[in-house]
Amino acid sequence: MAIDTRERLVNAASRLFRRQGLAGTGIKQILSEANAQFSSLYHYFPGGKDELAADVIRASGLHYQELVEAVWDAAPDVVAGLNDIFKGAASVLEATDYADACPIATVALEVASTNEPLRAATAEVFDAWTDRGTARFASAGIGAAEARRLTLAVIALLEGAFILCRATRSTEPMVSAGEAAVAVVRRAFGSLEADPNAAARTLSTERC
Amino acid sequence: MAIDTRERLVNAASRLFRRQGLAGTGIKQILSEANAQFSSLYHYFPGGKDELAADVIRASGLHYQELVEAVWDAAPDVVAGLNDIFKGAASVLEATDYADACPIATVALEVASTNEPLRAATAEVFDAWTDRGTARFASAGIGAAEARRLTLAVIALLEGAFILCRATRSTEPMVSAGEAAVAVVRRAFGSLEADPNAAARTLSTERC
DNA sequence: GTCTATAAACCGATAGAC
DNA sequence: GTCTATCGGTTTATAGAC
Repeated sequence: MAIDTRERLVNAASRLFRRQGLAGTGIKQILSEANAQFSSLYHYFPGGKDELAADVIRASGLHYQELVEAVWDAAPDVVAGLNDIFKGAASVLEATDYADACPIATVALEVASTNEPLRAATAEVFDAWTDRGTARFASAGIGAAEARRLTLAVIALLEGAFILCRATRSTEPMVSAGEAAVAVVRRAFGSLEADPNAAARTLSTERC
Repeated sequence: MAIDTRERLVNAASRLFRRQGLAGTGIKQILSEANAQFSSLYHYFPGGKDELAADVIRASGLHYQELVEAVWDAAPDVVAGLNDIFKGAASVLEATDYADACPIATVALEVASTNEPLRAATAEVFDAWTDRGTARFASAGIGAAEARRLTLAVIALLEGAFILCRATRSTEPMVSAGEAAVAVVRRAFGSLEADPNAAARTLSTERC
């Protein structure tokens, strides 16, 4: 039960931070939602709110990465998986009244110029996502440098679409972003070989 | 001098909101940076912080739109202008130590699920940007529906790249996002006509 | 580890003199 | 319109009993 308290704190804070941001979420609200006490928070996180936030950023960043990778793994090929990721993001947005998007984006913008340790934590998360995406594209046959460029563009499309969707309460930007992501990645696969048949074979089982 | 006070308040708040967010910026800090008094703020904005924030969102959103459109107008064609916009964003990020990015993104994420009037204000800004971009692509010969999809993808790329760049303190994501933006838009121009020579003519004067 | 009580600072907002 | 003083509430964080 003691260990549970720490987990409940992280989960509650994660849920609140991504909806209200870091500065917009009070410790009392976190404690209330986690059914925990002041003493528990400062017992597990002697550094207070910032130490909790650093843990939340790393934990929710990794959790979201695993979620996305699971969707990607379930797809028949890289491009189809990419399509599923954007479609899934749109579904979650609709299902949660545009509350659940990127778990760290709001906090990342808040701390980028105000809290160096937390900024570094968000950078670690984005770097990990970038490395994993790059490896995935590379293992599908795209050169390392191009794979990294593609990954950065795809993450940017996803993050930017989250902002537009949440602000306008519409999934339309996520749909357009997904189409663009598929287009740029498909283009990279297409230019892999001069022979268009070879490229077609690589993508032969894709869904979309 | 009285009118100046209102303008100083909006400018100071705009500068602070985009760096620290809405919840992370106190009224006293705004007053201090604007060299203004409590009474001035509540004189010009009887609704307090929220009314000031609504004004800041609309003003800075419009200002950024005009800035981007000026860059776009100065370019020889649509694709070259797009390239200039992303290159310019990267330059500003570097010049400001990754502080000056989108003027409303941080606030937009903060208020999306917590403050309906301010969320609506951010939606108005993004809708205006979307309409202007759509009109620009459409006047360059792309169909209205496709022009809108392209615009949403381009704005998402820019906004997402801002997050990644600020978090990682690197312009690399903005460069990759710019390349992707150019690629998807060029692709739309390329499929305008089956005749590749005609498409080449359309883009013949582009820089990049 | 958990609980209660509280410190010390800061928050947005307002009152009233001038 | 501007200034000073302050209200009432909330913030993060800590102290000390159990």
